Amino acid sequence: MSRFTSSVDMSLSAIKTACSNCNLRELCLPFGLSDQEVARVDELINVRKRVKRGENLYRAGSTFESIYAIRTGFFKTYVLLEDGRDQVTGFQMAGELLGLDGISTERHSCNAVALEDSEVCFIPFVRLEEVSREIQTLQHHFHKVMSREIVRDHGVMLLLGTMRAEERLATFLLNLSQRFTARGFSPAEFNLRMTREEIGSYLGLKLETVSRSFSRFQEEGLISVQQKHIRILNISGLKNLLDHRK
Amino acid sequence: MSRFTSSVDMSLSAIKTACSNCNLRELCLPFGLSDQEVARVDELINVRKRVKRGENLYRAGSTFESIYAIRTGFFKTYVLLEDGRDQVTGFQMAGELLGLDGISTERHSCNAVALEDSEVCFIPFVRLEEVSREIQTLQHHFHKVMSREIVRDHGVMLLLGTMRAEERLATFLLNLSQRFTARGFSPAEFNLRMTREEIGSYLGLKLETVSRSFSRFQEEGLISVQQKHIRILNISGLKNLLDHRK
DNA sequence: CGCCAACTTGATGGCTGTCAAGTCAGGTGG
DNA sequence: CCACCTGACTTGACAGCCATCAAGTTGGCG
Repeated sequence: MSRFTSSVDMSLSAIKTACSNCNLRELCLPFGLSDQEVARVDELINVRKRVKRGENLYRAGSTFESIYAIRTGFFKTYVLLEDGRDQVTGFQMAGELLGLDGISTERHSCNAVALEDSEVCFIPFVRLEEVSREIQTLQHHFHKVMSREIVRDHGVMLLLGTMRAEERLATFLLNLSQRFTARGFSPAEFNLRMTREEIGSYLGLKLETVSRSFSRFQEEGLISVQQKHIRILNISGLKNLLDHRK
Repeated sequence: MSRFTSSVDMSLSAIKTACSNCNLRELCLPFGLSDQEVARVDELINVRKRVKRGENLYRAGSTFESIYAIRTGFFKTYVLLEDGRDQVTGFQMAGELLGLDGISTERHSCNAVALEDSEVCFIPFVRLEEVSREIQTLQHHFHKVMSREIVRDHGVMLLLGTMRAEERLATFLLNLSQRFTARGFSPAEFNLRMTREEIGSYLGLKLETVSRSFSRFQEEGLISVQQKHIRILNISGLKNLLDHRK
């Protein structure tokens, strides 16, 4: 009986998670494809997997075979220095791709960890290349996705290289807000999935500095913070932190 | 007569600059291709252009049509914030590709400026996609190049997020040394093409800090500095600056 | 020869890191 | 159900690294 229900669950989940029925289609890899083309992409995704909070999706050094599309959940990626220092290189949410770093050397160059229970689609890279040789739209969109990642990284470099603590945190909040909005969630109210330390690592700050900046934003009425729950009260106030300096 | 010599120069230069005769073949886009495949890549590169020191190859906001392979010379790319702050996102030398940032939005997201008189090959992107749909090796190598750029950016994020001034500068010098070596130049002696301010912008430091760090390295016998001329005297000493910290 | 950009070096200050103590929330086990 | 424990967070005091401001030097180029 338990075997039976489990198999029912599987097939249900298989139906639900086909790209053609996925509500992330407009954010994810199939963006801009015809129904027929989406079906081709569907074919190449044969594995979907749950990743529990705290589990690694992949580790630096492991061999690269697939990229991953996040169906649900939240991840962080980070790189390590031998001496223990680490740098969070990104936070990824539903509809975003993971693993692009592995293409270059056939091994992953960073670690990916789920920050909440998540679900990902495996996209075997060899097959993705096959199909994108046939479907020009897919090829081009994939190139755009990789390029977008490069542009995003440049933005982080700008943040790390030129901004002060509060500017970094404001940028971070505005970015999260915008990405939640694109997924149909509230732009003004959301739960952080990561700790202060992880935010700090991403922003090149210590967790105490992150905490202090949150407190100051709250004092100034820009946001309200209750642990991981954030409400943005004055979005233009946050934006102003970035504009008129120098 | 001047017209004649000029046309001779042109044809000579055209011969010399075909990918098949280019000594950067093993570093550049044609890496790993058969002679026949290299010929296909040659075909799609119809424009080669000189860029004078100080000239822009492209600017943020301009429409994206080509990526560029550097034949000779040296470039920097940088992004701007409205208030005037800027961040150098990279220094590029012969055999490296420029312009990948433009794919994502069909517009360039950063500026590329020649730091010395340079020469670049135009690779029209639409045609590159065409040919990589036919040549699997080219397709895969291009994906590797984009991925390598992402990995490189993560390294810079690590540097900007976690390292102190001297660690950043040491990392920078070791990286330059390694790239010059790959191009057949001395690992220990080279000329910087960029100013202290540009180095600082790349490393998230002020030019005075860069200058002071150079001076300290010199005092400690790690390098010798004479304006833009650098000689690395103790490479393992430089590497040690990175290792044993915490 | 003189100008100017690039660079070096010194003095000072401020932002953020470090260290420390205490609070809060959630989960576990008795 | 409650007490306890632990990880996450907040807040304060202090210090250090690097930015800032300033003055002077160097080298290349017209």
